[in-house]
Amino acid sequence: MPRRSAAAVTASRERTIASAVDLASVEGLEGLTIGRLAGDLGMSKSGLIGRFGDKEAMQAAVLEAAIARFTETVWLRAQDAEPGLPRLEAIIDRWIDHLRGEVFPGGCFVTTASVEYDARPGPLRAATARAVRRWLSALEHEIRQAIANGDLAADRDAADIAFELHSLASGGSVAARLTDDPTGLDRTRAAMRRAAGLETT
Amino acid sequence: MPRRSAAAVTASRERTIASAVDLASVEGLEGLTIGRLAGDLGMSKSGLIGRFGDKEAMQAAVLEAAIARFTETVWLRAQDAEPGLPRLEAIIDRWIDHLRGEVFPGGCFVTTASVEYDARPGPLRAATARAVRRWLSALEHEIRQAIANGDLAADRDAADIAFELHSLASGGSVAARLTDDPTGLDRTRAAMRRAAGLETT
DNA sequence: CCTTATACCGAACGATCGTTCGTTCTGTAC
DNA sequence: GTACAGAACGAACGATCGTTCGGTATAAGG
Repeated sequence: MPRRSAAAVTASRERTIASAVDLASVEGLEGLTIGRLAGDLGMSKSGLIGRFGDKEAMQAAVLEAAIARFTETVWLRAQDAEPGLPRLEAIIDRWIDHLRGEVFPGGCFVTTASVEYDARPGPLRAATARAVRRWLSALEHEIRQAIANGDLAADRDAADIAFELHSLASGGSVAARLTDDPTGLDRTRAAMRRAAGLETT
Repeated sequence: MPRRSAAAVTASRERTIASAVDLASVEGLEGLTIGRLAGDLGMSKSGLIGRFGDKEAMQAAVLEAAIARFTETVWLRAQDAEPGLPRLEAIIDRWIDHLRGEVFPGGCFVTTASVEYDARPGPLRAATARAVRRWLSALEHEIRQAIANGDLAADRDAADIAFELHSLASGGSVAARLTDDPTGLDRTRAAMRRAAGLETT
């Protein structure tokens, strides 16, 4: 048995992953380094890697945790709005808050991973693509609901709108952060509302 | 004097940079490695780095060359369209062609650099930000011209539209490439035309 | 012919990379 | 009390990182 209880071990592992997520959000998932992370956590390289077995397994765990963090702060908190346009509106607001806030110190994690792996094959690319596709599907589902409710024009393709929202959010947050433009996310929010057929408020 | 003529040296240096741009477009500017690039070029590490002096100087030269490649294939080729909305339309088409084509084997270079440096200070971040700001200004200038010509509604902010076009292009190309979505860039083009006030054709 | 400047090479530098060992420590089970 | 499981450690591995240095070949200027 472990020298700590199972619950404590899990908590320690999750704290490890949380630190890794923060570090990788700045340095990138590929720039994540066992030595650097071990130093930040005050433990040895071998002790750290022993928790995952592999560097790639660690990266996968970090990616999964980052996706969960996103889902929790954006999707989950919008679920009490009623399905369709209201929920879509809530998603956009939570999304912007998430990009603005300090959920990830280095900007949207999935966007970083998308750029890192969009031209490089491997399991991490597959996992990232899976997450993006799943998110696009979730958006599309809500848009379809809004169209069915008559809250959105029926002549537009739901997948188009979903793709556009995702492009605006990921592209806008990167540009705003890079150019130190404090109004960038306001612009992004307005553009997303316009793309979703919401009056610009 | 060099053992080759100055012109030949320049050509060789430019061929070196061109290779480096292609490699960095896949691996990232930060993932660019002297050893790897030297191997690809069939020369020694010391011979390669001697051309630039520094790795960071090499990265800066590669970034500059990539920006020039973008400017040449997108901005320059749209200059024969008349200023204002026609030129903006031409820019969008060249832009999409550029993202679709094989100008960069690993996707839009500036987008990759933007994500790599958006949370990491240094001269490379500054250079990337400068390029993005300059591009946003160029777009904004054309949009202003279109508004002055009466081709675009005067109630919208030119900087907003420029920012939106940039977000759509960079976000859309990454998502399309990552998810292997062949229609992604068509969607991006349609969204950009809609954002620019052009009828969707 | 001789000097000089330059491009490139090969070798080596210390640092860090990811990974693999053997060991130690600490709880739990028998 | 003894055996065992699991977590973490320190040390070392080969590989690669960026960089530095001395030497060599080449081409132009005198």
